[in-house]
Amino acid sequence: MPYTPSEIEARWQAAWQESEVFKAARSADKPKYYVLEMFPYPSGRIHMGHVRNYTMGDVIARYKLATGHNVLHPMGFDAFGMPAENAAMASGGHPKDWTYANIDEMVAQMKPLGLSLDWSRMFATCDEEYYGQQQALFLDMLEAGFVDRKEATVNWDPVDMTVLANEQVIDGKGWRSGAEVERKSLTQWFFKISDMADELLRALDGLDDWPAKVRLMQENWIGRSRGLNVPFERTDGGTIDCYTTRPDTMRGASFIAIAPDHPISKGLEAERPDLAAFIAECRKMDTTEAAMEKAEKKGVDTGLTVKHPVTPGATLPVWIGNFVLMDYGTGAVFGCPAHDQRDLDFARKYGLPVQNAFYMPGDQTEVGDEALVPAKTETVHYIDHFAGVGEATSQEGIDATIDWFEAQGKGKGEVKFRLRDWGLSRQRYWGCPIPVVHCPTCGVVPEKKENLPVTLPYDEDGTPIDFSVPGNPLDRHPSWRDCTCPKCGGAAQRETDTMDTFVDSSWYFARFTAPHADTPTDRAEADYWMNVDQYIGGIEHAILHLLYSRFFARAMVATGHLPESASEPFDALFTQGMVTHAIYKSIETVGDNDPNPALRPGAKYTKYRYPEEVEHRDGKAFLKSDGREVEIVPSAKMSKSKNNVVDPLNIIRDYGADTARWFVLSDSPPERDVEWTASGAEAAYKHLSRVWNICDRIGAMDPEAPGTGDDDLLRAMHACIDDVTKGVESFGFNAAIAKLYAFTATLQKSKASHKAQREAIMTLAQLMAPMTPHLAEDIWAHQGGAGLVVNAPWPVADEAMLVSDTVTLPIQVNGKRRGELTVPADMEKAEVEAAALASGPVQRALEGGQPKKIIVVPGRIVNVVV
RNA sequence: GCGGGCGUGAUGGAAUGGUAGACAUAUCGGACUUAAAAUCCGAAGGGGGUGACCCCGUGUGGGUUCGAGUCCCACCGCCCGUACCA
Repeated sequence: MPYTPSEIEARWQAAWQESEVFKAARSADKPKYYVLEMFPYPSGRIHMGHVRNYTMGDVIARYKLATGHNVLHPMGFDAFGMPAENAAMASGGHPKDWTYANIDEMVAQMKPLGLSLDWSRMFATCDEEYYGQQQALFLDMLEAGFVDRKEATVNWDPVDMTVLANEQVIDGKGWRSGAEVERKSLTQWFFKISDMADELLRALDGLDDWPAKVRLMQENWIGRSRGLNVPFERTDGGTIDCYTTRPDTMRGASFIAIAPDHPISKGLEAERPDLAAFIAECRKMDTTEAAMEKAEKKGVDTGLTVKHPVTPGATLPVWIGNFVLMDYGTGAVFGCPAHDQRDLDFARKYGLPVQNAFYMPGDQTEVGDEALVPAKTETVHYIDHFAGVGEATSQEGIDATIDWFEAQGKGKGEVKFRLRDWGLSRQRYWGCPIPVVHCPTCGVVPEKKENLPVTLPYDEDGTPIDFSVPGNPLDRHPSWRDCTCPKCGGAAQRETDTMDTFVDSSWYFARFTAPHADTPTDRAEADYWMNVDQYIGGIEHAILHLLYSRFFARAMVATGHLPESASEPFDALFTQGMVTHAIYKSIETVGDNDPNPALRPGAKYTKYRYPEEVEHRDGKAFLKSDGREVEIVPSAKMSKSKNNVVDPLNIIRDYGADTARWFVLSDSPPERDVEWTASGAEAAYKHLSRVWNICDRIGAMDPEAPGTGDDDLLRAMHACIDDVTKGVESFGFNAAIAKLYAFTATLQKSKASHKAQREAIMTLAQLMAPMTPHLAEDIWAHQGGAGLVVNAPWPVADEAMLVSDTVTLPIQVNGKRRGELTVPADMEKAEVEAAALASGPVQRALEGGQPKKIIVVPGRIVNVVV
């Protein structure tokens, strides 16, 4: 019988569904295990990245099920956000209809993968049931003091009269209008995450099962620093506060730079047209950090001066700098060109003095085009004029300098964090409405909980949700916007800002424990299921999503929605790589009758070709249509515009879900990118067919058939159990699969008895079950296994079968391999040494002399130094 | 710019500081076949040598070590994030 995945897979998916084996319920007699993959945005199509992500989670979930755990493995959709509004703008329709249609489609695409999901817990964040509870949570957080309202700058499109997301600003212009984008200040809602900075930083230490790189990125993002706040005295009265983490360079200060939004800058705007023009120019700058940092550093002199705090009689000019951010520190910095590259570039450009602050005579003291930064110069000596002599800048030295300034009454030590408060306001329709009202009498008033959910208007009363007009439709919807004040009962207006979609994804993991509870969580369920034991997702979420979720978990503990133990909601985290695919590029020539008048006949352009359009020969790719060679760009991120997206549905149709699952696990370590190749998918399919054929062959054997090599086969089997178990537990799926390939080859060639071969194929099926569950069930059933393999306990390796009597040691001479030695496994070190010395390669190398040293690492290696 | 990561045969990759290239793809050879496909068996980092063997080799340049793909320093290239993409 041939291997027919389409038939096999449908059959076993039905069997799992019937037995409700993946439905999670609390249980007293099993340890719980909560495995979660980051839920998808409902774009409409699942892609290979999803398949890879969910397959990894599924391997863990099925393995934990087999090792006796009570597993929770849910799935949902992160369903609010801009793409739904963009779709509505592009082709009409309503974001809600578009989103739910996409969800239906994606669920239909995910089900054939045979994932061990509890679909009964599924929800979308745009469900009224979900976002209503999110509003309740928001009100609790507001009451508990986690929420704030303050001014913040946004990208403003002056033509469309709308706020733009960073990705909607292209080269400083609005993506639709093409108008020059401006910064605008709006009063917005914030979560006070910066109040929790220290706690979020400290708790990173306890996250032992998180990747070190993610902890490090979060640490740097939170960015704790202890520095000095110095009030520089203005010569015309008043002070300008500057914050610095390098107070030791104070003697080298040559100017003060303040932010364009600084109150002093704004105060000067009216009387100084030159400053006003510069500030206006700064307001056109991109608000992203990357753009700000990369932009050319520019400034203008305000004409104001301040007294130098430590050099008597000296004064410093005050400049406005485009590189100073009002959001950081005090919105003002002092510049020390000698010891900071950015300040040096600025000083050279504007002819400001460069004063060496602390190097000793004889050190490199000339400042050229490169600032003298301790790590970058050969200078050994370094005088800290305030705290003594040291060798390099250290936190101790800086702390001593801060002490000196404090003792002099010239400044104050302060701990600051880079982390800023989380602005959650979005001026958009398709998001969770912020449940507050603005009352002319009472001001900002929280909505009453019994009035929740504050639902998004659809078009119930004839006010259509129209995206052809720019701006937020909620602003133009009087019947929704007008309401009564919950406090005084007078006429009031709803808040029209909706919440950042990161809010939706910051607590969904808690909601999965009781997705239909009439409070944000059900404490009995949350107490039982939390924490997430294993969280799996992309590295692109290493900072924002994970940090926001950590903040939310703490806020939910404080408001009684989660147990104290859930302050850190994710016990273990794994970040997986992307699925990539080669891009095929052909060079085309514009024809005479090209309909696009902008394209001149004869001009060349690049066309991205679909994988189906090309064929491979000798490592090159050629167009099937006319045989022209096309350029191959390997390992590019799958992207619609590059025509290199492989649709999982096609793979499932051609080869089955097990093949797709096996392939995405097999070729690359999970944390790295994997390149999808047609040959790889083909190979996966061939292997699964091979396993199926072996099962068929063993099934046809005489049950009493004797054979030879039973012991060898069973030893290989136990070694495989051991390797696969370790591989699955450590996310070494690709290595585990390599071992399964090897064991399959052993079994294929085996001449062992039917009894041994049957044991081997059934164990192989169990070991493959987390990866290729349908095939495993089929083999299990064919061999007469009891029940479903999904319910069978995980095989345990017999330790006695793993040890060998002898061991082969490589022999090195001066660290280079020169031979090997097979000795009894328990041989004494001295005997191994003697045997190594007596071996041919060592004798040749010694040429009759004596070795300088012999290193014997038992069971591993012998190295002779001559 | 800043923070984090990655870089190994023709290709994807394997390798607790201990035999570099497991396993797989592509390639080549063989078996089976009228033939092809499928399947099965085998070869294979580069160079030299009749051979025993020898030299070179994990992005580049240094360093630590008996021993470095792995640890340290500098550089190059690519990827992720950079707070309103999700």
